[in-house]
Amino acid sequence: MSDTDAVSSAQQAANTLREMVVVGRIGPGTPLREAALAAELDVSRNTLREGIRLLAAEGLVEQHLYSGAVVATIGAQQVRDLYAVRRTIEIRAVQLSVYASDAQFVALEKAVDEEAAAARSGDWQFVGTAGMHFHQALVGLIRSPLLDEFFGRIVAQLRLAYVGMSSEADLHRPWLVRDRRICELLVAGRREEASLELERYLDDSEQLIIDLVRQHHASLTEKRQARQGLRVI
Amino acid sequence: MSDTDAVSSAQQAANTLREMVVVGRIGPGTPLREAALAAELDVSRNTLREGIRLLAAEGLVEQHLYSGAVVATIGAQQVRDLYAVRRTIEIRAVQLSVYASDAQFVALEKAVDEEAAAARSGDWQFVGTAGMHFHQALVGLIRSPLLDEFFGRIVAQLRLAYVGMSSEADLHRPWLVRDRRICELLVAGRREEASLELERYLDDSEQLIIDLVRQHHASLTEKRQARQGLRVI
DNA sequence: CGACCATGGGTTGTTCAACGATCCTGAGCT
DNA sequence: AGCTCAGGATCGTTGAACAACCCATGGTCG
Repeated sequence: MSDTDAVSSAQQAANTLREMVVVGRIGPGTPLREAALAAELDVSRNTLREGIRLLAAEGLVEQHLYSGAVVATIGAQQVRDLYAVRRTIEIRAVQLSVYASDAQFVALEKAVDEEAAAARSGDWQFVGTAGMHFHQALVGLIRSPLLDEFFGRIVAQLRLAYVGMSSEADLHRPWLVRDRRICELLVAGRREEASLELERYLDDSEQLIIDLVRQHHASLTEKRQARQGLRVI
Repeated sequence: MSDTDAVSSAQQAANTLREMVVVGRIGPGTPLREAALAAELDVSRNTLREGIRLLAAEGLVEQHLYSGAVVATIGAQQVRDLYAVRRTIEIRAVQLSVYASDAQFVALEKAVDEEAAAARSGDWQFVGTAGMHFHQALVGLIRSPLLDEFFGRIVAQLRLAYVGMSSEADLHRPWLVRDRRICELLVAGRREEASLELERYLDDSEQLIIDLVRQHHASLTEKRQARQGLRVI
């Protein structure tokens, strides 16, 4: 009965690789050296390559012919794209909350509670993931496995935009109270207000992350120029 | 300058395989035998497997451990899922048509014109693809590469639901006039009416395809029972 | 007669070693 | 300084091999 469908080694390799990427153990831009990774994950290079192809299809890594795969780097343009998707899907979810079941509302509230608990215990990184759980549960209102999976990919890519950046506390603190407000409006059936609140949330969140990306990009080129400067001297 | 980024053999293999699948040269349920396909596509088995993994990520084939990949079969439930996605994305596209450029409206009209031309020349299969081009152009109004690509996958999967089915003429004829109507409402800026028209289109189209799938499924089990009957005798 | 269980062929999953293709770095040259 | 050009490093792809596993065939037993 509990035939936990066994997964191929390639799948497992892809899963552990994905985990390493989204938690920032290998940051954006880092090249994925096949020989080294195959040794570390204890699979053959061919099997590893199948896994990498999967991550590429998910948008977590970019493949360039003859120069291999690197962890995807997210720029301002792509953040905008990611939020275009979020708006499309999440706003629809709010509209469809008319038909939501009690269990689904409970899932929403549970996610917000976890978010709050994580905030109290100061684990700001987990606040971020719990927040995403809330929005994932929100998308679940549509009852579309395809959209659930797609949204999962979007969230993973979005994470690339701010993994390993400074002060995750400041990054995640503002959204807890707003997620809670959206949740309350939803269970109260005040969909119009929830929709407006959600749109404001998405606008602000997008802007924050774009600023973050820009600032990070600037600091990078600054460092690069500094290195060049040292060379010239 | 025109560095048409060369693609790997695995990519090429995936592309030709995808083409074979979506035009119905290998119908749903057909197993993909690695040795045979590798020989036919003139690549090694390892390379072919990388390609198959890509198609699996796109949802065109299903992989089962130790029994290989088969072309995905689309049931009624999955058709509903596909249309849940279409509603989410296409309705949003209509709303965002406020900000559409002239070039985008032209693209819409061009797709409808091609659809009509194909209908006049009796090429009903191409009417189907042109119709999908229209909806693809509609999604393009959102200006999100991510959604464009995702929608492309949705369309490809939807095709699996009716490739090789009887009477493509009856299947595609009704939608031409309705696509045209939606297009006209859009360029006229009458978005509310366009949205309603689109929702009706999606409802009817979904129902038709579900009926088709059900009927096809029934005929299959019928044949299977007939075969069983012969055995018993 | 039907249900159950071996057994073997066929297919997939994975590994390994190899080789050509390509990128990149750095040394040497002008 | 700028350019050319090896050389190494890495990727892309191949072919063969073997283990793991599914499935149909046929035999055995109740």
